[in-house]
Amino acid sequence: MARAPTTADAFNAVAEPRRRDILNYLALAERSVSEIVDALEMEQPSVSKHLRVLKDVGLVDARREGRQMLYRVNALAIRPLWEWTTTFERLWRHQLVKVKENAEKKTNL
Amino acid sequence: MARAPTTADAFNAVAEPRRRDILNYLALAERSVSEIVDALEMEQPSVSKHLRVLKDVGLVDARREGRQMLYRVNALAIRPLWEWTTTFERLWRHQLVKVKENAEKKTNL
DNA sequence: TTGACATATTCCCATATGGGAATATATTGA
DNA sequence: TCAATATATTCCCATATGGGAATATGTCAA
Repeated sequence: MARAPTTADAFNAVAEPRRRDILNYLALAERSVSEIVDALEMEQPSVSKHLRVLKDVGLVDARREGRQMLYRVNALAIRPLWEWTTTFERLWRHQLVKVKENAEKKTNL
Repeated sequence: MARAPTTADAFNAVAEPRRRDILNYLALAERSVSEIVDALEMEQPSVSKHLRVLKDVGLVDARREGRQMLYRVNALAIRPLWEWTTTFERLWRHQLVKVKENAEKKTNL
């Protein structure tokens, strides 16, 4: 078996930095493909291919307006990632407390 | 260029479901490799290889105790993923409000 | 030293990747 | 119908993958 396809789920789709760039940009507003191309300075076919992956996993929705395709984020599809990460929140808070304690110990020497 | 290596960053490392399984299990307590193997019913070499990836990106730390290697989560390394997802939190809350409104409209018909 | 246990690494392979280049498809206006 | 614009798809390729199988490395106990 090889690595899971990028379209397997949101976790895989989001592993690619350029796709996160696109999502970040779309978080501001609905945008056409060419707006994304201009804003992120990517090749048009590359943007279309990334959008295809994002759409396949439900991270974006699209609608046609004339010759343009307007894409927008489907934020609800990002929520499962957020939910997974929050299961570790208690742990990193605990780590931060310990880091702070160590810093204070050093200061009191 | 091919896909970014799984060791490129936490986003890539975490895209693999078995690695998330391992992290979930380690969230409970520090564990040896064989405990992971038994608990998750995976092959030992597979677990070692996944742990290697997780360690390379800093998602786990390890220490030796006799013949065993004890692994634990480094939750702070998960925080950047959480931070990225939270930038969309406002958006999905807004989506959920709209979903609720539509549901209420239907009820009032 | 030797054997047993615990873990890590190597080799092989089918599969998927993202970028570049070229081309196909869709929509509009003349 | 045809040309122009906007997007999508296809083909090619170097690269990395995860699993399986085999083997190497490390540590302890006798």
